[in-house]
Amino acid sequence: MEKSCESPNITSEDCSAMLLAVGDALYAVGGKWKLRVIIGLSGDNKRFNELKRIIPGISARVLSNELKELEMNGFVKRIVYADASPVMVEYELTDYSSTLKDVVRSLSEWGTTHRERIRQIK
Amino acid sequence: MEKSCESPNITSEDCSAMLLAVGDALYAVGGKWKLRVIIGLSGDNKRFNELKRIIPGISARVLSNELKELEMNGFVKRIVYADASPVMVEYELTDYSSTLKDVVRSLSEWGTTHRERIRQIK
DNA sequence: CGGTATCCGTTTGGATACTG
DNA sequence: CAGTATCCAAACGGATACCG
Repeated sequence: MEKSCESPNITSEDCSAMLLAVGDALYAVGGKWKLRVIIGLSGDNKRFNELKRIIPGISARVLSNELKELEMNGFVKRIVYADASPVMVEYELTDYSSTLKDVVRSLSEWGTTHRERIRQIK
Repeated sequence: MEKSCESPNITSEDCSAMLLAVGDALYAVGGKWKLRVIIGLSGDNKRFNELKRIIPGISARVLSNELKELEMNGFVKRIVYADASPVMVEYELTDYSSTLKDVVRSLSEWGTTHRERIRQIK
């Protein structure tokens, strides 16, 4: 189980297993927006328009769809404060979302280094 | 620099920085196929049709396009053995690709656990 | 505020056939 | 073998308007 691509040789079984696992991961949180929405919600709960402001470039339609899917798949919880007027809605990350911590961290770190690299090349 | 989402409070600056970094990362290696192609090439060099067989569901057209982009961005090197007949072509990961090791590992690990979770729920 | 509905251009990518 | 060309359907997603 300690294969991490640093061994010089990866068997084709390892490769297939990784392709399967990464496929599953991308199916759940792949795409342009899912991880960004989760990042946007990290720290504290956010309201719809607040979240929309935080995530650059996302439209209401897309954000709405992403939130629905993320909720269906157990990454996000929708909280309605019915006593407020007009009704206030907050979105909260579930505990399950925090299992993505390492994914987000590694991607974020890589992105930072990659950005620096691109800057140097140009 | 040691923010990793496990501290209870993430400032909005941290959040914006992460969104930027992850945005850069997704721009380079996001999408359905890029990481899969890189995984397919890990271990050892592969030829075109070999790679196509390894990556489930990818078509020749898509693989061809992905390889071109990955080459342009420095993740993959195309090696032509002109002395063979017909000409033999191999694809090889560059050193830069190995900077993605942690991204691939975390995504693969998460995918594995996630798959297990889905299985239980269903 | 928290969305939804509609319209429509762009991108993605599968199928199939074909080439040197 | 290593792709390319063409066609086409589906998905993605921006703009705008609108609703309770």
